[in-house]
Amino acid sequence: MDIRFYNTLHRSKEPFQTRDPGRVGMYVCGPTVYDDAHIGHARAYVAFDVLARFLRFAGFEVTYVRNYTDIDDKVIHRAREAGTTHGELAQRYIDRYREDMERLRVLEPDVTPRVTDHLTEIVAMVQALVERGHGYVLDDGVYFSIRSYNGYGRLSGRKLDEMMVGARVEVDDQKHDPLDFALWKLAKPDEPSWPSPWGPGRPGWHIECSAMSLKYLGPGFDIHGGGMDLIFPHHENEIAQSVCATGREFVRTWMHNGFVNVNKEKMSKSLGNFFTIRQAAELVDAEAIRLFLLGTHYRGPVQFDVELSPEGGLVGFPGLVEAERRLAYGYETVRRLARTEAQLAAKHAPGAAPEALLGAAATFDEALRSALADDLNHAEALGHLATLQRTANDFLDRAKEHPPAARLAAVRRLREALATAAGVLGVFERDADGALGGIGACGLRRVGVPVAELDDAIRRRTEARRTKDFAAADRIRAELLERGIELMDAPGGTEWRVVKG
RNA sequence: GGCGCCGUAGCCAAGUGGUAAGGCAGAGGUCUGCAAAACCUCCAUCAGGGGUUCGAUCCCCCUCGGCGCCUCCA
Repeated sequence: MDIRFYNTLHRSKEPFQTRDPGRVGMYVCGPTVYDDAHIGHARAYVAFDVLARFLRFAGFEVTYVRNYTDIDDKVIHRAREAGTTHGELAQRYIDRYREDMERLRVLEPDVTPRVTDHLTEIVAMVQALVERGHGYVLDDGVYFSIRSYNGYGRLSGRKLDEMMVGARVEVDDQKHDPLDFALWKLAKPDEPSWPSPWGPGRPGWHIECSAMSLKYLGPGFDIHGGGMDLIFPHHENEIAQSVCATGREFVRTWMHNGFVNVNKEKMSKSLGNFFTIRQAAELVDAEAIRLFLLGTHYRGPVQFDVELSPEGGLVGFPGLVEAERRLAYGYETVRRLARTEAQLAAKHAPGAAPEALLGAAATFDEALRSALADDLNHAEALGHLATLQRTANDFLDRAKEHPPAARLAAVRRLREALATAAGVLGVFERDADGALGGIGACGLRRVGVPVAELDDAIRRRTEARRTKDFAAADRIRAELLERGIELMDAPGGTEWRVVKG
């Protein structure tokens, strides 16, 4: 398969070539665990989850490493505020983060290293840098000298002398260069610390990702990813340290996801305009968040619109509700196919599926593959998926036109194509009944209608219809619609769905 | 001051040097007690101007309008 990815380092799409044939090592910068993950985190980890899934689908043996930064200034401060230790605080947020990822159907990476478990590697790396003349010791820590690495600035595309250094950063005149950064921070009183040749302290930001990625993947590994905001200085610094410490190439392909925007502005902690995954998952089925995020190519900005009340309170997320509707559509399609297959399989053996349908399925398989192979275009892939779903429903609507044996084969082929897409994209993978139940429950919670009340209304309306009292039946339906619930009379009984955001 | 991104239908959003996927909303149908669901049909010339080209939405330049990074951030 001809796979191309956009490499931030070269600012262009290029053919993907691995260091070792058939194998991919990828490292993604994970969260600093001092707070709940927000939609921006969700975006990054969903995108790289699809990347890992796709690479496996393409036949590679993938080693996916995603770290937890469990010690840094923010962790220390937050733990202090909360009256706990950094270790307990970090563990709490790692647990919560794991729950969030599970709800987003982000698969657990192969290795999830924590900084505090890798002090040995980190200290050794700092030591190597000092020995090679790239690090120097000041009274509060060890620093990396960016002027000692002539490739500095290559990733972020900037020249050292053109940056407005000092405009926003307080210049520490002890440092040899304002852009020099800490490799090791000596501990102040009451700060957690680990022993080192320079005294007790903790790792600076950046060094942990270099040390851990190199430990698990080795120099010159294939893909390093993260949000675009990490390009500078984090990834730039990682490259500098790693190349200087090992004397070898660090990473082949750098991939960065775009931001999540709220009202056109970047969602960020400092602006305070962020929403956590948990907040969103209270209002919609969490898989809808994933589907929503996958609707935009991973490098572009995602418009995450928020509906606010006149007083400024959170009302809802229209985009997520729309995505949830598509989610329900997808699962309903899967369920129709499954039920039809079960009915047919009980009485018939599969025959030859109609040519047109086989063609549509084959076209889809190829379109899915080539969309993802072209810089992981999951947004395009979802477009193809929508087309296949429509094809499936159309086929089911007109199924009687074909003999049962052909129908059975066709339904199986459709299910196979949909399952492949589900596995690669990580959507529509759940049991359809369970997923639809969950989506319905979310909707009822949103509109504030108890299930018992809904069931009762449906019962009363069914009775009214039985006695042909259509006026009464229509009244009940209108009342429910007013409250955001739409009824649908299906052959097997009355079904419902929530139509209000 | 430097570097960079974006502007595609009411909204969200792919994409390509040869006349623009998909979704939501909307209109008209099939179906239905009526509806809904599902399906069918319809619905854009790609911010503006100039240039290159046989031909540009896609390449170049300019203008306007958004935004990002250069500080912690996915």
